[in-house]
Amino acid sequence: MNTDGPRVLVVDDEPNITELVAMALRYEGFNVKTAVTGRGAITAVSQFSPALMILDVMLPDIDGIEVLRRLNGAGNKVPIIFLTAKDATEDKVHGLTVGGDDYVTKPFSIEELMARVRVVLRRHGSETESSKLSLADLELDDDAHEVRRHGHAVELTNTEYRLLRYLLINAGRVLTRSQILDHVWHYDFGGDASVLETYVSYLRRKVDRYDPPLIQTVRGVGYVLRTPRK
Amino acid sequence: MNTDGPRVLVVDDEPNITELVAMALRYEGFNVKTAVTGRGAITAVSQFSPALMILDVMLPDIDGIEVLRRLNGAGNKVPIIFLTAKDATEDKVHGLTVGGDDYVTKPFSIEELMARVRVVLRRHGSETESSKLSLADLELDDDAHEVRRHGHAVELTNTEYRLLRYLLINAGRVLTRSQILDHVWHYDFGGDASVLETYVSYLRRKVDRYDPPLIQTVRGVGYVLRTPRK
DNA sequence: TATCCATCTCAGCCAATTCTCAGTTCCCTC
DNA sequence: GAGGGAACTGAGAATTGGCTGAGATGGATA
Repeated sequence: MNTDGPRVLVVDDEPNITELVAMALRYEGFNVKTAVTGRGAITAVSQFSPALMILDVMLPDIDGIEVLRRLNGAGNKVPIIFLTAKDATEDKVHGLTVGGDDYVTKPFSIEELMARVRVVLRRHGSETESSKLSLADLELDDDAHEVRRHGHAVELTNTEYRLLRYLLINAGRVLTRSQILDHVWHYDFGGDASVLETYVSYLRRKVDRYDPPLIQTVRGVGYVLRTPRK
Repeated sequence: MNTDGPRVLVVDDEPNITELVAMALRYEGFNVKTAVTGRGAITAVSQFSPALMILDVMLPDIDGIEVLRRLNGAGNKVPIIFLTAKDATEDKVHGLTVGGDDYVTKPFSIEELMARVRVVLRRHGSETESSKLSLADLELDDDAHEVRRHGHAVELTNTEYRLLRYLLINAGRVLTRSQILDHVWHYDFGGDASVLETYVSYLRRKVDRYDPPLIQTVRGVGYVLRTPRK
């Protein structure tokens, strides 16, 4: 297994979450370690020296904010993506994004988290990858959170953007419905899988009205983004 | 019997299923072990250390999800293909394709399962194997779910695709009707065996219109895919 | 509280796919 | 070359899968 990508430390007291996130990160080639407590996080940072930490604000012993404070106190500048519950803590975390850190509210979707991971790593210079993705005359810019088709800017909602992004990253590869649902929708989404169809329909209307239709249905399997074949 | 291929562990409480799957895997050169309980699966993983596990979600003692959780907890990263009933479980299995794991709903066809096995092993293991199969000027690309003949893309339905894929994997080997029906159709397919002829006819029309005809009938036995011999 | 907007649910419609069946053709044997 | 079994193919019935419009829900904002 590939473990020579950037090191990422994942800290949460729920093993379900750390596992989910760790698996997704490993799959993308990151070198991942996990911890379940604030204290564990601090030791892991000094031993593992990760390029990025994903840190739950709510932890059994020392909370995430305090972990950040202690690390800063010790001169440790590792960038952090905080995980927070939707309610509470809102204001506490708000002041945190100033330092280039970021936060994601639970429940999040994997695509959303991965997008933030890339943005933060890019900002901190450890990645030279550009923030732009494209296929034919479709362009997507992560930093600007902007999509263009045929030169025209297209307004997308959050979910539409995540869906398009996931399709674009995997351009040319057929994605199954469950792959898409698992990556683009919140990890505890338990609803009707037909939302996906609704959103594909939205996307087509917004970005696929120009000529070569790029979003293709593979009946009985899933969807692909690609230039039409002869 | 060839047992030096990758190790695969098959776990299901119905012996019919484990046997069916085990036989198909052995036939393709895998080294197979089976288990009937969640506990059995966990011990087997540590003793047999398989490259892949095929795991029923519904088990008498510990369910499949819990098995995954415990293995992960113990730092065991074996990739998994889950087997699930079509109804229910939708939400339980949800979120599993994130780490590169996958699932197949019962009743499945062997060909479908084998395709997933290859995909998962390719993703997790040596990147060496490509997702492409070919014979003469016939090409099949699993990632894109795309077939080309003589350079031209060919539109195939799902069943046509599975059939062609099965013939292509076994190119040069004569397959009997029942082998084909057992592999390409769902294992509880109870219909008329003449569907196969219909589908061979469809395939010939779509992919075998170019010159050297590759799909050959072996009268009284079955079909082969091969370049015609002089 | 009222309003807006993103998200999700659902049902009706349409089209593609799968399967059945019957008539025809092909091939082997005698 | 006749007969019979096997395979091929076309037509259409049954089923499934996917698309879309309309509207419910719920969170955010003013």
